[in-house]
Amino acid sequence: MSDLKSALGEAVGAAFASAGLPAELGRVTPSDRPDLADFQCNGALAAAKAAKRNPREIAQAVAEALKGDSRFASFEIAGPVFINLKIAEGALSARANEIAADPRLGAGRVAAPRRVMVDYGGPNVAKPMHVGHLRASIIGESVKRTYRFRGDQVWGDAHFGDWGFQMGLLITALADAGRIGPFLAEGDGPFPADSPVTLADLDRIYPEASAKAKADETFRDRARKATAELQAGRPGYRALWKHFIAVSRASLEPDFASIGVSFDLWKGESDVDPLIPGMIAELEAKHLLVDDQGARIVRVARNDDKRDLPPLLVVSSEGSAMYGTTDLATILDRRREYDPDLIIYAVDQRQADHFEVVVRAAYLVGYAQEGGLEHIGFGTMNGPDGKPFKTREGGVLKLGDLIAMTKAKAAERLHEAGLGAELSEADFGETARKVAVAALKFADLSNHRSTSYIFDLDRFSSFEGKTGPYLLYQAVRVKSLLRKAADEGVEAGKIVIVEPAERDLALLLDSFDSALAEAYDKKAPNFIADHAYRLAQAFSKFYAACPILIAQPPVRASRLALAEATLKQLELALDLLGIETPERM
RNA sequence: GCGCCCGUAGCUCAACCGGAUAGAGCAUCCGCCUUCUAAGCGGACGGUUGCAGGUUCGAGUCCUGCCGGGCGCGCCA
Repeated sequence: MSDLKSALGEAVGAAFASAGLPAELGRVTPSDRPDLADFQCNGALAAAKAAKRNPREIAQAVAEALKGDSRFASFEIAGPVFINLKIAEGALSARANEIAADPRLGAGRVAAPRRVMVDYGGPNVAKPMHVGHLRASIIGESVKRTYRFRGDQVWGDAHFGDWGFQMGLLITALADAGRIGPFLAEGDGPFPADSPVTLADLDRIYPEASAKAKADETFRDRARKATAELQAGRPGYRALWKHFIAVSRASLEPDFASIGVSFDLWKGESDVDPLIPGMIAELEAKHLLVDDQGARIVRVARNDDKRDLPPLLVVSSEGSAMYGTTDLATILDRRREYDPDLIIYAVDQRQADHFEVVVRAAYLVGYAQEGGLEHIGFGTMNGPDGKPFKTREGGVLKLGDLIAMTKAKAAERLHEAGLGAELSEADFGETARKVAVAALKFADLSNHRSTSYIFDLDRFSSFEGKTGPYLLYQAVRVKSLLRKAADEGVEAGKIVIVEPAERDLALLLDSFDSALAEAYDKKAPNFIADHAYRLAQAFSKFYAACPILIAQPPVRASRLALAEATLKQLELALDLLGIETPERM
């Protein structure tokens, strides 16, 4: 089973081959001129150039070879020699029925499944999730779902930041504040079982300590020393550190859950700490590790580099692991435990250089195959001023607050529209949450990940236009229709495409696989978002143009089947974006 | 200074190995609810794709230079 684009592409490719030309030139794409055709092939010009033949003659020969294929209603040569193809109604109807009966709604699978690790989210101990984590979480989640759905074996890993300098900062700041006396004792303890700090303490202390370290060298050096001591295993520090982790994670998981993000693995940087000595030994054995300014580094610059790439800092002058160290060790760990063919890092574009360094080091030491590590960067979510989003007070907006804000706005909008009045308070709250998540995620994922965008809550949560709530509305409208059909005992039947609106809808249903393939290849969920929107829009036109329940029985059954298939595909597309659809709104 | 990304309609954004008339949404204006959720649908208005060259039958897309914006450039992650 394949989509029309591929099926027709094969036919046209065969026609090219029969004319003595490469079959790849027969590639078919949706028409740029829907008024003239359904699909088009632009290969004749390229063929003419390569074979030094007249493009029109080639197109004629191809058209001739296609004659007799009943899937085409027509083929015409137009413009600067495009081959315009119109699909036969019978072939389109057949494809629509195929999609309606397919549990995968017309979506194919990858030819050769791979083992893929998606590293995303990037929460940190002691740092509450803020708007910067939003994109990492929702883009990574969507990529993970898309890869898994296309047939790969996929793991999502939160890659919990529990091992860096922020630990030393916290320990030092808390020690100075006299908060952690018992944990400062030398020796094996025992140490208090209760956390000496709350999350609110960490929220407040971390930014203060971080700022202080920038201004005060002595403080910074003490914090570095504390980091190294923690990593060396000082029992009191380890005990304290475990409290930090527990307190942090307790606040992170509900945030992730509320936006439909979950991880298969919640491995911390600390988990790979035991691998570091062996890794360093291997780097030494391969003569990759060199001493430099008191630190130990791996040089990854190449002669043909256009820029000065810094080395990978493996051991700091204080003897502690840096984030590059744990990133490299994590690759080693993953190779041993999961042996992925591909690791995808969904991390801010600003860290592109860092990942380039880590990736090169991993290739040098042989922890991954060339091409087996890929950083997919993304832009920032900006405020109205075009700069990374800040609160009115100039601080960083916490993710939990952002979600609460969006949910409140969604609830307000539902009330304005007089919707959800019949729902219980709990159902209404849950619907508002789904609408809020849809607003937030769709606004983000409908942009290409590489571009930054401006956060505009009013626009995102509008129920009109290209928004998450609009998509949910369309889905809910079909659900309502299907309930009514069920009440009236009307059943779906064989799809027969007749009306233009039905045609457009069927062609769009067919294009689902292309959208998924493109999102997959480019690691860019916006292609799925775009498909979902276009599908919702095509349905809405169909809904307005083609009455369903009051139509004559055969037409009614066909249209109902079309509506059902649309709903399923729309919900699937939304699910791949990480968006849940409510039953009513 | 070096490097990376971006510049498309008044605003927010798309655009499938380079292809026909560059598409949506918002905003503005005009229509459509005695049919299934009008949170909808139809239509109108809106463009020298930052500027200048180049390659090509053909450039928003590729190359060069310039202008404007964002970001990064070893001991924080």
